[in-house]
This record gives sequence, structure tokens and C-alpha cells, in this order.
Amino acid sequence: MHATMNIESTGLFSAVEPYPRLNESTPEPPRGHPGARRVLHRGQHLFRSGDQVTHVYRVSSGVLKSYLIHQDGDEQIIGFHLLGDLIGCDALAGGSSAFSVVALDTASVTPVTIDTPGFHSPFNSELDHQIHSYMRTEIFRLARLLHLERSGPDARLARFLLDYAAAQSCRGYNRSEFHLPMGRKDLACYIGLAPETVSRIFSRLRDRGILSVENNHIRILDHAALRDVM
Amino acid sequence: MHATMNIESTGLFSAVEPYPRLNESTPEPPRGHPGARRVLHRGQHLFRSGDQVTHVYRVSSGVLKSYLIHQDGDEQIIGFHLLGDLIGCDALAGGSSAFSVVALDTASVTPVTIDTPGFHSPFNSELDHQIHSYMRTEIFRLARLLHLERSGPDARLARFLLDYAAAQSCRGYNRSEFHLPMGRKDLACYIGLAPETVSRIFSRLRDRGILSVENNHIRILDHAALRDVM
DNA sequence: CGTTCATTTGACTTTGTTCAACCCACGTGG
DNA sequence: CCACGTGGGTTGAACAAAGTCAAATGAACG
Repeated sequence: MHATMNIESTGLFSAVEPYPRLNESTPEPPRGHPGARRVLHRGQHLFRSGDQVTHVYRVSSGVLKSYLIHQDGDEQIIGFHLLGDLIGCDALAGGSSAFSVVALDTASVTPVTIDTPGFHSPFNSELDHQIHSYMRTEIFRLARLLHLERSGPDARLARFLLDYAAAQSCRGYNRSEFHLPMGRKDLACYIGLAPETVSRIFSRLRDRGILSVENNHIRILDHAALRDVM
Repeated sequence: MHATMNIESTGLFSAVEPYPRLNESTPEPPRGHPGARRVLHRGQHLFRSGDQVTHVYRVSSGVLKSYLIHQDGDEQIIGFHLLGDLIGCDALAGGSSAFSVVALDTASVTPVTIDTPGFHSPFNSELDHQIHSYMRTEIFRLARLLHLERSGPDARLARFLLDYAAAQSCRGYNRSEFHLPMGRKDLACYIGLAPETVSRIFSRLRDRGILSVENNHIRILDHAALRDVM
């Protein structure tokens, strides 16, 4: 008999205080850069696939998405980055990122300085250990996303919403009423459905009294029922 | 204009000399373990989800698969591990693995000792950097697998076969004729189809003269045509 | 030689996409 | 202030395609 630990604890979005804190460079600008905090407006890129990435960033406000364009031309959304999330870890091992990161709305990020505080911790520097754990989480998230792909469309949207609600809750916001930062197309693309299908499911859930939907403002009226959809 | 680097270079299986070599513990047994090399027979587990994982292993023969069982009971295949692949890196950051790893057939692995040679390399120890790059590769593989999920069933199988062929080729084997180590069910599960569908596609490709299929012995008769299927 | 399990094949059903029209909010310019 | 155009979102109907169920075939092994 084994403890069959499942990854269900890790959602489609990062959980509470998502990743261990690194050294935020709040007062002093990092390594001679002009401003510590970088503000991005809707549609602006933090970096693009192939760019050199010199810092790891933490989201300090707003939401970003990372994606990539396949050679067949279609876009694949890798994930959304909420408040507190770390961005750019993947690039560390390779120098350049394989993903592009863009702001969904006005967002800001703060570079995280890469200096190693404790050099002799069991797993080399504390930083490396943290990056490990970040990438680990990322792998689980993708595995979960992959699993989502094998369930029905209603289940996908339900999971998306519940996970998003949980992420909101972790950040101190209302878990039953929130604003979705991404458009239907992005949402649909992320969970692997056609936008029309997503729209239909929203309507269906609204009609069943489980949700209230007006544009991107969502209210979950019945968490239990939503969970049952999955 | 950006260099839109895509991850297509990384396949569904690890490429040549998949991951940077660590210190193999060939002569001396690692940390007082009986034999360095561990042999597993078909169906035997290297470890299970939740187990403490003390070593990183490298596949020295055979093929293994890593998977996990979701709470709804269905199995999700995370990946197959071929000769030279590293197993267990994910566990390093967390102590225990979230995945189970089982041998598809008789297989052997050699533990990789975790001692840090150069402590002051730009990115802390060499080891950490290597593990980074391993996990990075893993993230890309999952992203690619996710992308696969959005294409038609024929394309999925075609990609699977071509990638497997490439992996074989990298290891010095024939890229046009090989033996698939996993059953249809596992194959289907991995690429997200029903076993019957996989069977049908095999037949279709056979009838079109692109493949020769007898049980798990595959011969690719027309690489170009197979590529066109995608 | 017979049992068992995996794979294949066929017929049918379900379901999500596609295509198209429509609605609505918003911004522009007359 | 209102007409207009645009883009995102919703809805409807028809189609295509993969899954499911069930049966047949084939391979492996005692």
C-alpha cells in the first residue's frame, strides 16, 4: 500500500505565497538597472521567445501570460502568471527563454536579484533550491493541464474556475467573485477548447444557477455544484 | 523581428546524449548500497508516488515509464525513459517524487551520486545547473505533449513515431525499424487517444504503405509521408 | 490444445468543432 | 448627439470525427 500522493494539491495556478521568497530588490536597483520595478501595458512583452533573459521576475501587479508560437503558426498558452509568481526561471539554465511573456493588462514586475545568501545549504545555494522547487511546481502544473485535456469540456472550465478562485483566495481576494483577466479566446485556448464551446458552457452553468457571468466578471454561486461538474 | 525559437528541437523523447553527464557511480557503490546497478523486471517499480527518493538514476538499459494515478482513478502517463535518461530529478527539490516509475520490460538503472565537484561555478554547483537543464527539458517536453493534444489523432501518432525514431537514431539504432517497448494501451494513453483509435491509425498508415506493423515491431517505410501526416 | 489477454475491426453514438448570423459595447467621426 | 464600424462574445444548426460498445481475431503460455 502506498501513499499515492497526487498532484491535485497544485492547481492550474500557483497556490498561496506561490514560491519561496527570494531577495526582492525593492530599495536598491538590481545590478545597475534604472528602475527596479518594470511596468508593462496591455499587449507589451516582458520578453519574447529567444530573447536573452537576464533576470528572474516576480509579478507585483496585474496578470501576464506566457505562450509560444509553433511552427505551424498556432499559439500555445503555457500559463498565466498572477501576483507573486516567478517568471523566467526556465531561461536560467539556457540563457534565453523559449516562451514569450506578455501583459494581459497593465502589470508590473520586479526583478529578483540573483545573489546567493547561504552557500553551503544541503542543496548548494538556497536560490538553486528555490528554482528547483519552482520548476518542479511548473512540471506538475503542466502535468495537470495535460490531465485536464482528457476530461470533458465542462470539467475543464469548472476546474479552471475553481483553481482560479483558489488562487484568488490565496491572495486574499474573494474566492466567489472575481474578474477574469483574459479574454474568451485565451481562456479557451488554455484549456484546449473552441471559444464557442467555452461560451456555451458558461451559459449552461449560468442557466443552472451555478455561476453568474457578465462579461469577465464571474460569481460562483454554488461551489459544490461546480465541483460536481468535474 | 524576433528569433521565435520554438521547442520543436526537443521531441517527445530525449535527444542525443540526453542530459549532461553526472558522476556515474560505476566502480564504488553509492552511499553504502549493495550494488550500484539496479535491475528491474517488467512491472517492477523503481519507486512509487510519495516514496522518498534518495538518488537520481540514469537508465542503463531497457525502458521505464513514469506515471501518476489521479484521484478519479485514471492513470496519466508522464513520459517514457530511454537509455541514458535521468530519473528522479523532480524529487530532489521535494524529497519525495510525485510520480511512479515502473519498468516496461527488464531494465536497469545506475544511481548517480550527488556530490558537487565545482562549488563556485557561475551557477553554483555544476550539478544544480545540470538538473536545471534537465527540468527545463522536461518542461518543454510537456509543453510539446500539450501541443500534440491539439492536433488530429493521425498527427499525434505520426509525431510519436518520428520522435521515437529520432530518439533511437540518437542512440545509434536504426531510425526506420524498431521495437515499441510499450503496449497499445500505454501508447494511446500517452498521446491521449483511445487504444482502438491508435489501432485504426496504425492500420490506415500500413494500408497507405507508410508503415509496416507487426505487433510492436515497426518499420517506417516512408519518412516523408509520415511527416506529411502531421 | 485450450485459456487468457491484447489487439484489431465494425457499427453506432456522442460530442465538440465549424460556419454563420446576431448581439452588444465601445470608439470614431460626422 | 447620433450614425457607423469594429471586435469580442453569444447562439443556432449541421457536420465530422473520435469514443464507446461489442464481437472477432490473434498471440502467448501453460
